[in-house]
Amino acid sequence: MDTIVNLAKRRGFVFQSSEIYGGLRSGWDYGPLGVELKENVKQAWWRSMVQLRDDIVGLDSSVILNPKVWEASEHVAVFTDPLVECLDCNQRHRADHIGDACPNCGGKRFTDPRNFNLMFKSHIGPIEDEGSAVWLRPETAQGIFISFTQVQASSRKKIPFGIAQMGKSFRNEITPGNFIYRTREFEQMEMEYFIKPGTAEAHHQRWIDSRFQWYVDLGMRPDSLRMREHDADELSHYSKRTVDIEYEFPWGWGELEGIAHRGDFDLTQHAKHSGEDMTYFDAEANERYTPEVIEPAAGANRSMLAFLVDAYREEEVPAASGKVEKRVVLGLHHQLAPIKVAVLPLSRHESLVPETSKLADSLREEFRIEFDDAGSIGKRYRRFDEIGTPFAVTFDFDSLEDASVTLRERDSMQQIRLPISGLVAHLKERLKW
RNA sequence: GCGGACGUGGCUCAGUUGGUAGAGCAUCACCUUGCCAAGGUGAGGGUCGCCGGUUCGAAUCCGGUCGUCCGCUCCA
Repeated sequence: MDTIVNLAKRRGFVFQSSEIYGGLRSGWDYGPLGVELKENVKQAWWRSMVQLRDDIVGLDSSVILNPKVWEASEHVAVFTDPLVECLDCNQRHRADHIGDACPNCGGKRFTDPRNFNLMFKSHIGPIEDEGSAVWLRPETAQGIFISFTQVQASSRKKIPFGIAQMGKSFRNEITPGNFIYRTREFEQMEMEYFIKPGTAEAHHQRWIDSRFQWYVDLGMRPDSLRMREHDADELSHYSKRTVDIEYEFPWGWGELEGIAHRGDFDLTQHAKHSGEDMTYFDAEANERYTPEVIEPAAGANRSMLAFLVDAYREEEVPAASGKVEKRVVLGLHHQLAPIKVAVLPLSRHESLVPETSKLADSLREEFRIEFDDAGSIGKRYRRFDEIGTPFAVTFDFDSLEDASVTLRERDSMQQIRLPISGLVAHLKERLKW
């Protein structure tokens, strides 16, 4: 894991936020390569979830919602845990879980209960009184539920259909950690799939399978992935059944995504609390009902981390010097790679650089590329291997004569010669989603 | 939050019994090299997380604080 964190820092994927002021617990900034990678993960999700489907539409709801939303969703009640600490072994427990003795050591002396509120509180307007209190959303899902009827009506979608949303959520986690795995500010990719009551089982299984496949399609090793069914006692307050997709991180298995069967809990709660009708009229069946919901909810940051960890490899390659050297490669899926094509003059010779720059300018129109002329050609290949760049285009002295370039591939280290005129079409085909 | 470990240039680290910081890698320039890195010359870059204390003098001792890592409860 340290290797990944070092690479992330050194090459500008992720570094600690507010570092000049000593950092801020759980705050991370995504650097030039990190923002590309994270956006590519989100884009891949949006593409598979919205663009390629006729039955799902997108939404970008507000982070700050009417506080009644969180009362209806029961987050206000559930996200506040009174915790006590055992004075003998210093373990922390929920006050309602201990009886009269510490479950860990049997101690009977505790600190006073203290409330840990998992939601961030703020205030609307300049006066900080209770009437102005608001919460930062702890999940994007509620923004979808409360506008369910508007989205349905305006998009004219018929059940079953889904509403997808990506965005930041905030949880005042007691213990953030494992790099960007658990942070207080994080990005979710959530989709609420509204279905006819009684059909949940089949829909649920379909989503579990297709979400698992999504990670595999983006290059993740299936061996590093597993599905895990939640026990009854670990289910969220809103869930009837949840299956997690987990990745085997260096520190152990960790959740990437939870696929929950939320029943009609949320729509029913909001109907009750708001007084609004949240039901749906099914014209085909000629009946009115409150839809049930299947929710695949993924974490963008931890998915990105998993893709990063999974792609990292070190290879032994014979070097020109005769020695065996280490080659660090990020075998990222083409779709996720921050930089798609490296554009390189074979050397800094004055006849090569201007022509290569021109080539770079034309490729920039089509792909996220980078031009680099510093150091030997082999060194530059290695630099781009390390950040997962799938292709390198090298302009050499022959190029001046035959208008062709060398295309070098990261994974195979194979090289082919291509006319510049056909380069864009070739790369487009190879980088196609 | 509690317990333990830690915090020195971009990265990885060294700094002996306290006397005002070094290395490797990386970066940049020039040369060299010409398809798979680390050849030459030179340069930039740190006051040692932050604040305070002890001392003639602290990166090195003490206190506090912030942050990181591991463990415990929480989660996408």
